[in-house]
Amino acid sequence: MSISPKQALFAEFATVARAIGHPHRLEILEHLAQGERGVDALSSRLGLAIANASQHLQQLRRAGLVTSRRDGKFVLYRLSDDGVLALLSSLRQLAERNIAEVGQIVRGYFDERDSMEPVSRGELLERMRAGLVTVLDVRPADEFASGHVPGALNIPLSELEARLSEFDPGREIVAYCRGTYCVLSFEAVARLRVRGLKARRMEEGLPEWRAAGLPLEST
Amino acid sequence: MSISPKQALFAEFATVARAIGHPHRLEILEHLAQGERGVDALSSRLGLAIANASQHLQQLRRAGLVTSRRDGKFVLYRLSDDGVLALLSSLRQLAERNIAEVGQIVRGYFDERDSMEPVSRGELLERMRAGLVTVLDVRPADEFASGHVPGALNIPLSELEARLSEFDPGREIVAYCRGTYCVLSFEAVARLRVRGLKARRMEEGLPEWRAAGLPLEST
DNA sequence: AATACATTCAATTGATATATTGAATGATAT
DNA sequence: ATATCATTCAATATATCAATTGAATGTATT
Repeated sequence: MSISPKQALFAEFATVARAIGHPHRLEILEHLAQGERGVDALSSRLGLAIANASQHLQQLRRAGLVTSRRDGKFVLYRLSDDGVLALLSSLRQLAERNIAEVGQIVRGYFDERDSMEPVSRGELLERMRAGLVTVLDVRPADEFASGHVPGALNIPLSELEARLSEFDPGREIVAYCRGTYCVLSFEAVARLRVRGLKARRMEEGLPEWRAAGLPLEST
Repeated sequence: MSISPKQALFAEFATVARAIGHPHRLEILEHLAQGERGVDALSSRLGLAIANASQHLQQLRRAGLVTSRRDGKFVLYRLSDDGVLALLSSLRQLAERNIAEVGQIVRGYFDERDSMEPVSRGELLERMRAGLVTVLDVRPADEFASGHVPGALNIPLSELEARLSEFDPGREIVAYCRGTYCVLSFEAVARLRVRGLKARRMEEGLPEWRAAGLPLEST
């Protein structure tokens, strides 16, 4: 006798779920949410052995979460579609609400240094159009290059102190990064405030901005 | 040195993902989406050993997906909140779009016998109010008892043939079940059509109806 | 208090996943 | 063609997970 179609489906769903069931793969997905990446770029940024990263990527591919294309000697991976972002977002929300440890980490680490609520995408868009804010993208230059909020200033965290003069002191700064738990923008806001600048974070990160259909600029 | 908060978070998220990364646990969640259930009820309905079911349930609890309460000698489990449904729904959609096997199973098995599109919840609600349809709930009696579409007729699949006389021959029947991949309503529609009755399925199942905030009736 | 029952825990076995290493493939450049 | 580089495959040791069994816990009933 053959197994029921329902069991076959559940087995497939379980495979997809297991594919996002590893911290390294979640981190890989967070990076791919910024844009296409090669195996080498990913492995070095995450501190994984190349073969290891490659295998994780193939598990993600088997689960339909990423696709790859060859460009010369490089193989570039990217997220299959925005459904991956949706899945990760459900996962995050659920974990924040229902797992005590997550709530503690989020409140203890991310919120302590930062009593304010983040600026929503809609609010930011309005304030941008009114010319009221400086938008700061704190991601590395290559991620910035492959797409960013129009008019944003790209200053990776390591250069922030050295380039403070680029900010207009009277103008509010809104910083963003890869996503909700990307620490870079928290750090940036904290450091800017120490210097007496008015700074807040944007909600979530660039992938969500893109998925919301808001305007982008590249290079 | 301590691990970064981001890594700690990703580890937590991965735990949640792994919790839904097993076919039995997905099936457990589908059943709990119908309402509270005891360990024994779940284990017998899924054909699992009791200890086995209990351990799966505890993994789900550790992951924050279900909660439990004691009622006399029974321990009743239920979904933590509607976020669990949202997560499962993202998972389903993603798998349907990006995994070839899933598409095949869905189209091959579920759609072949049934060229029609399901009735949307909104459309059903209108037709119900206009008194145009008989709503058929094909789930087992206990699931029906803990909540169903108002005015629905409960005929488990096994009794369908014997109780055909309860249907008004001129009236359209809309059948529903546990969820998108619950086979019962497909079967029911197929059998009713063989008898010359006009029957369609409702989209998804009762948990989604409930989550959409639509009216419910119990026993 | 003693018994019955539902559930959970603990220990075992077999299966599956991960990280590592070194070799194999596939594409470009010389 | 040969060399070079990025990536993937294959094989291994280690760790984690799943199902089973039998014992332990906790609650209701007698």
